Amino acid sequence: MASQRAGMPRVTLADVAERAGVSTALVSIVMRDAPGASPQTRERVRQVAGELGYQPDRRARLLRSGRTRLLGVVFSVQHAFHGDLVTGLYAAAEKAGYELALSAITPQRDEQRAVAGLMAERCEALIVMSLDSSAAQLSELAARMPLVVLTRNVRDPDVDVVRNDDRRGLHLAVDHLVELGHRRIAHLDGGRAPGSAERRRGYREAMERHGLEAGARVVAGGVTEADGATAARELLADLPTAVTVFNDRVATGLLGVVRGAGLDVPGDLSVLGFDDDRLARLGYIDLTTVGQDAQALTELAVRRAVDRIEGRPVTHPHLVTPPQLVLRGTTGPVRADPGRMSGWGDA
Amino acid sequence: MASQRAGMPRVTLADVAERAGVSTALVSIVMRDAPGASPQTRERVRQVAGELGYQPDRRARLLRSGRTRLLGVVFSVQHAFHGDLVTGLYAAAEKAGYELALSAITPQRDEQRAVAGLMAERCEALIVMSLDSSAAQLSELAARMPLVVLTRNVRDPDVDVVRNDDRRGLHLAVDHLVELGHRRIAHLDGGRAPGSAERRRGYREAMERHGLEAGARVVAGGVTEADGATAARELLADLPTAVTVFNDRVATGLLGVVRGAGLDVPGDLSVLGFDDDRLARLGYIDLTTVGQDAQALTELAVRRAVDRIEGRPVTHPHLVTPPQLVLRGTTGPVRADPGRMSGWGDA
DNA sequence: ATGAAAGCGCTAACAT
DNA sequence: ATGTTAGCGCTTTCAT
Repeated sequence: MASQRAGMPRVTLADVAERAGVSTALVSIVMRDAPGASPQTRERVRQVAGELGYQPDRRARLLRSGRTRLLGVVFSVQHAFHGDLVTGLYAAAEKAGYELALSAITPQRDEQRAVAGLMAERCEALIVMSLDSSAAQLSELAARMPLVVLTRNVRDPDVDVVRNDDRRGLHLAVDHLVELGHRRIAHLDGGRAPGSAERRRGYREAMERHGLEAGARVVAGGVTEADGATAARELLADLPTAVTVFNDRVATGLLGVVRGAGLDVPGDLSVLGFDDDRLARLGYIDLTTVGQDAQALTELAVRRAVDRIEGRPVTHPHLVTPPQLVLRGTTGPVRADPGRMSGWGDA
Repeated sequence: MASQRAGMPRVTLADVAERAGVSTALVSIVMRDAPGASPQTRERVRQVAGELGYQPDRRARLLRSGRTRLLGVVFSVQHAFHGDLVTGLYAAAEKAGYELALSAITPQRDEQRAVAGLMAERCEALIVMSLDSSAAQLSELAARMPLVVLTRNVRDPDVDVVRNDDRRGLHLAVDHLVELGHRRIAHLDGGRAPGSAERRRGYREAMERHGLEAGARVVAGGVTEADGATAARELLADLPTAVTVFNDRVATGLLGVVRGAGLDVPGDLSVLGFDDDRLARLGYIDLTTVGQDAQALTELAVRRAVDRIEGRPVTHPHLVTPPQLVLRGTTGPVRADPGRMSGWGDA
């Protein structure tokens, strides 16, 4: 029950060395699996270290070797997708031989503070799932150390950006709906939210490519379920056969109202979201959506950070991953239109 | 563009000292706000430190002073509530003058690995939102360093436990439903999940207290939305007027199926969840639920960890916080029952 | 109030 | 293969 107390003696390299009857240098070699120790010595040192419950002190180790091999990660505890990204980062960092230092953004702890904590830890690079820092702040930070911004666009060439190709995501979405026979496809917009402009643009391009530009219709939406519910009412007034939506939360709000109004999804309206968040996967929501490839994003982010740390030349500051269409139950073939069509979008 | 590279010179205390024309000891004093420097010196040192962008190296600092003042935190990226807890821990730790070291559990990174990382960081105590470690493993860990287990019950007196009073949570839930006139109240169980036994017990006790034990009905559920959906079908076969549910995720799955079957909530069935996670707060879910007091939990956890670190005597190894009933839209008065009642739960 | 010097636990360079 | 030594950036005596 004698728990470790503040200032209590810890087992050190020297303790192990003494007990094993060798020098500390040798123990160090063994602990690091570095060459330069006989098999017998290795064996004995390991044995003693085990008995003593020795744990190398990362701080001392890194203080001495000058490097930390530490990647600082700033994420938000609120964002479910950040959890997926953190998961991927751990895996990617391990493969690259780096450790992660996590620093969370909370309602009371902003990005600045989170970053400051990681600086004091002597991270060699920062991977930031940025939310509230201005582009200027990010640029300033990038001048001090390698910075990779995940899932957000920043136009500074000194800032590395790894993000999903949202534009292409909407191409996929529209293509899918057109293939199902839809022509009257609306887009529920995300306003000024990050990514919104890209998605809107993708929607417009795809509609144009299919010769449906005349029927392109962008409806003001937002980022939350409530925004989706509000927009639903506008949509119901002049119903398209399908709608692409800024994100899954908005799509979910839309779904609630549409279904509540007695309409069948996808029979009367196909709905296609964006993000593939946990919500979309729920059985009773079962939303067709455009997903981001968390694994690709995180692997690229780590690779880029490591390239910068190790001084390798880098060609493009922006890395863009392909989106994936996740087919679920809210999109289906357009119903043989019994009535006449409203005034838009038919060729 | 001259980013920090591996092994590149960092600004050190010595740099600041030289530039300010004082000794490193003095700079150290100033940086730590320790007594023993004149106001002028303080001013100048701060100024120079600012110009040079000096950031103290936490590793070196703590290596020398022997203490890390670091609280290790193990949490899961999947659990939304863990995010709330991390938020609270940051605030509580800051007040106590400690820092947090975060280590996440992910699908590929178990509790063991998360803990090992924190040991190497020389955390002085661990606060663990435990999921998969056995009681034995936790006990072993507690023998090595102060350990606080958050939101889970462990019966080892050497392990400090801080948790919500789940039993009482279900008392509140049942009392509320009974007040609304419900008598046929079922409980959708969480199986072997942590907390499940407590909640089941609380349900049974409250039913008994209200003289409804004959009608107490525990339905096998689980921990996910899918489990809730499955159980919903069983529930529909013999519908109670209300149901308390192991957690909000299960309740959400249940809601989807129940509403999908054309039933009205709370008109035909009142549903009461547990956790008050972000899901429950969504407008279209709007789940009445039992919430845990994240702030109280985290403050107690930090205080307990610090007490152990600083060797203060502690009386109770278990700290239990009161739950809160969060009233939303899925519970309502029992409908005047037009038909006859099924075979259970009427006095 | 200020400075000199020792040393935290470890690794790296250089001996042997 | 093994040991010796120096020193990472900082805090902490102990002088002055």
